Amino acid sequence: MIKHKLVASTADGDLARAVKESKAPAISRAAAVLRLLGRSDVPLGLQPISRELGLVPSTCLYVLRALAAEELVSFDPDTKRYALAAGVLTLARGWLRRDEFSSMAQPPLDRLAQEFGVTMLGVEIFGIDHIIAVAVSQAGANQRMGGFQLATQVGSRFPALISATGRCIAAFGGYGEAQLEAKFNTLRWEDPPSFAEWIAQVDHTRLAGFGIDEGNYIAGVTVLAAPVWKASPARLGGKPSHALVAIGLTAALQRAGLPDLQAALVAAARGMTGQLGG
Amino acid sequence: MIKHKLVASTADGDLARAVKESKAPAISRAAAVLRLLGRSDVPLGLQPISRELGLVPSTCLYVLRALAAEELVSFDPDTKRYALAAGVLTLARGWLRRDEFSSMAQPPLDRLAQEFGVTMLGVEIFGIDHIIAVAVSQAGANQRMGGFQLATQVGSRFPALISATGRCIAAFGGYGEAQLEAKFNTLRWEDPPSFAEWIAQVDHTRLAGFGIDEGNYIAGVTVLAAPVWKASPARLGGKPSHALVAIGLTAALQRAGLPDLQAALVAAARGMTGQLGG
DNA sequence: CCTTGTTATTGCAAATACTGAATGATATTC
DNA sequence: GAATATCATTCAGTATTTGCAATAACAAGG
Repeated sequence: MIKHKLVASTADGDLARAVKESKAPAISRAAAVLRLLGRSDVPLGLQPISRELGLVPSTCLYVLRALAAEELVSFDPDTKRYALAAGVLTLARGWLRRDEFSSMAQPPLDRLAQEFGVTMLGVEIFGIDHIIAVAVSQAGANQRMGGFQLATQVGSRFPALISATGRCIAAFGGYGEAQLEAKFNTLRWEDPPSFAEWIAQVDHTRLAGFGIDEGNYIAGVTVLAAPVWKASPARLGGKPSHALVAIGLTAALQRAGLPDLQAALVAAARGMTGQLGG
Repeated sequence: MIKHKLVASTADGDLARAVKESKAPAISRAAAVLRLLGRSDVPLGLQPISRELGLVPSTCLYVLRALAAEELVSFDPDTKRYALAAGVLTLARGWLRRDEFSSMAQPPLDRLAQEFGVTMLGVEIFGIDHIIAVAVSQAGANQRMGGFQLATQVGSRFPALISATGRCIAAFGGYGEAQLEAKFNTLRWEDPPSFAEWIAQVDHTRLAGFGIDEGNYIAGVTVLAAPVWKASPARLGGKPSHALVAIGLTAALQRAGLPDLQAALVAAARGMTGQLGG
């Protein structure tokens, strides 16, 4: 049996550095353990975890025991395996309860998803690094399953510059071209554009007010994204904080009226901009 | 303005003890901070957090900085306030992706919710202490909102012995009556039963195979719960690991056919028992 | 503008959590 | 079934983090 190596990654780079620089390294280790368990498809034993993260087994054991005591990690005494526990759900609920964007975005997402038969996402932007889906509305035949589909997709992370949202972030983030190119070169597309092509699309996005990805990220799939600004009264001209995203099969979208969806998406994003309290 | 004091509580009791007993106290502190921020309705400054949790401000600052570096909490440099960040969503997604129970329970929950016009929950049982809602299906007019309602309710925590699920846990958990009474006395009901009444209902639950709460927990609301066992091949006779719960207005349930719902709920729970790999 | 209260942040000494090796426990192989 | 390999756990010394106090930023009020 081939074991794929799980790619270890801290939120912003290397675990070893995070541990060194922090005054509370145990917390960086704990977060790394949680993320590793979140990525894993099966419960893991102590040794695989410590090996993967480069931690001393005994330290790792104490981390796991502390996390288990907090019910963020479950421990099966028979198999001695660790996995995420339902406690992480409680934390997520606390976040969702208070996030203005996700609750404000849900009605327009639902409306657009139904009207145009597309999958709608609300995403939060974390600088030039990555975005996280914080609200989802599934369309189409599996409306019935909407609830669960939602639950499984909220929380998904994507690189910031990928797909249509990436064009928006590049267009309105105020980043230098060198910085953009460095990040751009790390992306994985199904049908990658050249950097020059991409920059041209970014320029177009700046004018049009929305980004579009026609089959680059996933072949046969068109993605639209419109930026949303949180109205910090101080600096409205800053970077967008969120975006609304529409995803659908290219063919189906042309039938459903792509221009109408573009207009509706931009209008919805405009409507949200400024409604979010800083 | 009156400030309500947020009740600090560790997963299993006292933060001070958890910190003392653990070999990784920073992790207990971090978890306490995350839970506090999850309960709070507004972002909090350093001092309120450290005061509430009984932590030294400097230590608390290091904890918050480490959590912020891991993107589990967000920090607003202008107001110097901390709040939960979207990173906790990513952890929750990792958990949901792999939880057999929540994915297996969703179809029957959706079916029963629609058929009987009730709200259905799938809960995970954590001993005699508490339960966590891990899957939800909302019924009725706001079907459209099902997705989001779901997201906001998944993760909710309740005391283990409350309502209908409580009767199941008491009936099938194998706990002593003294232990039950101690926990029972800590519960808050809208219309509390006496302990003797409750014990009688628990006995009935043991025979009937499902628990029922008719207006005790919330006046005018009937709650049904049926236990689900995870089939650890070793010991099937153990405590139930999960439960399926139906919630509806008492009047509406009588119209919809309470006996039918009872039978359907028990059948669904039976169907799940043993399907969960240990 | 200075005072006064609050809050966030740093420095230093001491307690203690982390490391690495040794021990137990468990699964696997011959 | 004994031997072996792998894993989980414990233990003791040391480098580190924690806790306290002092300092620095900040807001409110006189």
